[in-house]
Amino acid sequence: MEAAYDPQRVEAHWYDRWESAGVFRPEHNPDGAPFCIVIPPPNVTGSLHMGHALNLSVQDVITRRKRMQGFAALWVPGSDHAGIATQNVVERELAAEGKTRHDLGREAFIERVWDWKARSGGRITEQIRRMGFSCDWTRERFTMDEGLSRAVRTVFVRLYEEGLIYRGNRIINWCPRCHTALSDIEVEHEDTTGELVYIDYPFTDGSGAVTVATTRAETMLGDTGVAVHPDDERYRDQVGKTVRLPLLGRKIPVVADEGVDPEFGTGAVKVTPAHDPLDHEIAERHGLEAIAMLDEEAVVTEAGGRFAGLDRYAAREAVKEALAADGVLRKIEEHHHSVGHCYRCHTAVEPYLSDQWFVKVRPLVIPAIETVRRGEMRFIPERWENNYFHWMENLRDWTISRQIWWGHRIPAWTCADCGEVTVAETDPTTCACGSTDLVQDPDVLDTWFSSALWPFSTLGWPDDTGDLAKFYPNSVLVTAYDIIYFWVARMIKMGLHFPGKPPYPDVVIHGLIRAADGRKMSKSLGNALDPLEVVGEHGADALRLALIQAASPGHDVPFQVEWVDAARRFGNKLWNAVRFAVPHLEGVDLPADGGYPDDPEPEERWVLARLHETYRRVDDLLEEYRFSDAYGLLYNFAWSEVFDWYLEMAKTPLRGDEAATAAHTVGIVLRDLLKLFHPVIPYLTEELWSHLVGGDRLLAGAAWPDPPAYEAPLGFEDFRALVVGIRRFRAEHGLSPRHPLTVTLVDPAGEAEDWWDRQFEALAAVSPQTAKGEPSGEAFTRVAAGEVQAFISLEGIVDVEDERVRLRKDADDAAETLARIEKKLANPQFVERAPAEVVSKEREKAAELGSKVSRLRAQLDDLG
RNA sequence: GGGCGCUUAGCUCAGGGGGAGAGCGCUUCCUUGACGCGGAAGAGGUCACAGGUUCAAAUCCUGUAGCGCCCACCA
Repeated sequence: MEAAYDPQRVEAHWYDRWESAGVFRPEHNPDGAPFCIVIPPPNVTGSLHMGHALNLSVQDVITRRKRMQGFAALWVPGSDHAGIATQNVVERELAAEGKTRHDLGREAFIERVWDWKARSGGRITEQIRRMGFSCDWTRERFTMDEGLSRAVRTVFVRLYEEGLIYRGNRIINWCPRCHTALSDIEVEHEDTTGELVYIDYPFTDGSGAVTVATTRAETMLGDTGVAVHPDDERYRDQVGKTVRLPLLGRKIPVVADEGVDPEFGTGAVKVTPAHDPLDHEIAERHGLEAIAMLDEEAVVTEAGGRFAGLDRYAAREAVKEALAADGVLRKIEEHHHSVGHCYRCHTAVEPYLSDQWFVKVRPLVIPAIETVRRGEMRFIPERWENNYFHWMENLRDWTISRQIWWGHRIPAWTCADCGEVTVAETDPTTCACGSTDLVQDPDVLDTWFSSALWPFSTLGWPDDTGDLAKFYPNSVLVTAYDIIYFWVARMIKMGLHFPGKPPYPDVVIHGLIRAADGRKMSKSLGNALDPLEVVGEHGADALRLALIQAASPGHDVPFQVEWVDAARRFGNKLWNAVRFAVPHLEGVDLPADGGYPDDPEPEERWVLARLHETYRRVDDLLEEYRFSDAYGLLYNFAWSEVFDWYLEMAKTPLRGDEAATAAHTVGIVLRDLLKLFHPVIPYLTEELWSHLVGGDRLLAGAAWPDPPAYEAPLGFEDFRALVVGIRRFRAEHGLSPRHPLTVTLVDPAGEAEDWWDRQFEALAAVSPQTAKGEPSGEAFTRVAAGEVQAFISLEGIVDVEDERVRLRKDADDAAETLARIEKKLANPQFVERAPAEVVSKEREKAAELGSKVSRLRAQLDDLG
């Protein structure tokens, strides 16, 4: 075994071994109960970021543990075609060649994207492997592969036939840069300081003007009305009149509509039906015409007269100038509001009137809400359920068509002869009218439409596959909170509607990884950490352990690289612990499971008892998805109990006659630690397992431990307190840790156990004499634990005055605490009302402190 | 405008009615045959503030302040 822990070397070879042994396949445990997680499919365009690293680490901890517990555990990997994002990437590549997608044409462009995917799309899966995540790659899926595309079509057609998908002409969110419609949640609102522009619209009868207020002066070119609230006294007489639209001269009516907020601006609003959702509604109620004055690039159309050809921002300035020149620009105020931006390219979105496909969500939402309310599904932490409910209850229809080329083509054909629309799973050749002149809808579906089907489409749906029967519903979903709406909510709706069951009972929500400065990690801010760089430096295990320990449920975490360093040092410690044990285990047959000693030595009983207790708590915490707590606990047990105490205590017997027995127990304890740590740090534990247990058996395929309970030896804590007391005595008097001391153990009740002797030598470098009564005749100090006291001779060692000062401080501190507890015990309310357990615990404490105080006082007296 | 979360040791954060915790940092000592990427012993906190409930509040409730996030047709 190499002297030093080198993560890069350790992590170089195990993944292939695991994969070729088939341990990541559920068939590894053919008789186990099914367990299934589907990966949140990363974008093919993407590379692994810290968020993925956390998300996947959590899933791997879950999956590897379940696998070790004997489940037929399946973790389905895959990636998402990421419509707009991927198309943008390839278009950018084309732009560098001086071309647009239109130069290539649709087919060639799509081919180009597939090329790009073949070339660069595999990067993220390579990174997933590098980090050791135990996915079943034989079941890898892609949202645009044949099977998933078929699932998409089946769902589309069925929803269409049920009337839950429809086509309509509506105001939608339009990205003028991506040239596509977006759903409501694909719009990110950003607070902006803009202007509120007041414009006079003169009445055609010459009786003055009505003043409207707008943040978007340029849209007045598309105005076809002015609206006021019906109860607004100020405008009562003006409803029904006609105004002349400035600059264009169009005559437009003043209408009364409930949708107008009389408090805002002047209480009169200009109505631009083609470019504002509220205005569009008002226009429909009053029969006002919709005039499109911006095109799909947000450039003013012919309808804008002399402003045609200007983009929206240039038009805004030009229109304001022209209005001012005409004397109808009343005033301009600063105005704070939020403006929607495209979540892909951050261009300000435009409300845009167009023909789109929609999913009618109401009928899908109701069962999705009820399922969670009934507790058939739960969010962890639970508080995310409220956000989910609130969002679902206020959901509007989902715009699913996108005017891009990369994605699932909408399976709808329009007959060129009769205009009839045919929606079908297989491409139709003839229309119901007999015509063969069918044109397929040019649009593709929202990327999130296919990801909504992921929990069952990846398992073979709509076919009745064995995997579908076995692994749907999935067991748990793990995701960050930022895609609950995009993804989780829609999976629940689709899962309930199609396979007819909730996709998984548990939804584990974790936070986002933030930069050390607390801000969002982003390439443009330059504060993003590349997980693969971190892995290159400290190893995948270290990063995984750091992420798992840092991630508290549902909260963001500002990530510090130092954590990874600390995690790597833990790896080094574990490495060295095993390296220490291995030579002792030569000739000892350490089983892969079981082998717990029947009649252990007291030191062993202590560690075995602690191993059992720790295992129980860690396992319970893992079952509750409290990974950070679980591994924090295990980490501390391993380091501060096993390594710092038990291995030190084991050294004495390992040199003695019973070396083989002692080594066996050391081996068992370390072996179970490797098992328990394996889900987080699989590489290191696998490597150490090969040295410790040996053989062909892989830890990744081994069984989860179940260490039995042991009764810890009495007085272990007392013993430990005495050792610390002696060490502390030396440290506080500036003596070296092995400075010889004369110690007498006074043990009136005979509580000291035989094994204390050997451990006093090993751990405290003293060989105490045992006595029934207190020694006398020289100056001494004492450290106490329970009834046993260790008297340390001060002869020739310590300035007695120093010791007196120290003792006095200790005595005063103890007396103070005692006084507080006694006061509490003197309160009859406390004694009556507090649980008996608490009261007796306080009494015990008081008794302990009482004897401590009198002991310390006695010592002071002894010193004179 | 509505909702949610956070405020605990120098830093980053756990915890969650009855003895204040971790990692990093800090102080002192120690090259003991697993490990100096280590060991031993320490220092350091009126748990944001104000009320309330309770025998008991860092923990539960109400309010205040600051910070952060999400949602909203804020013309």
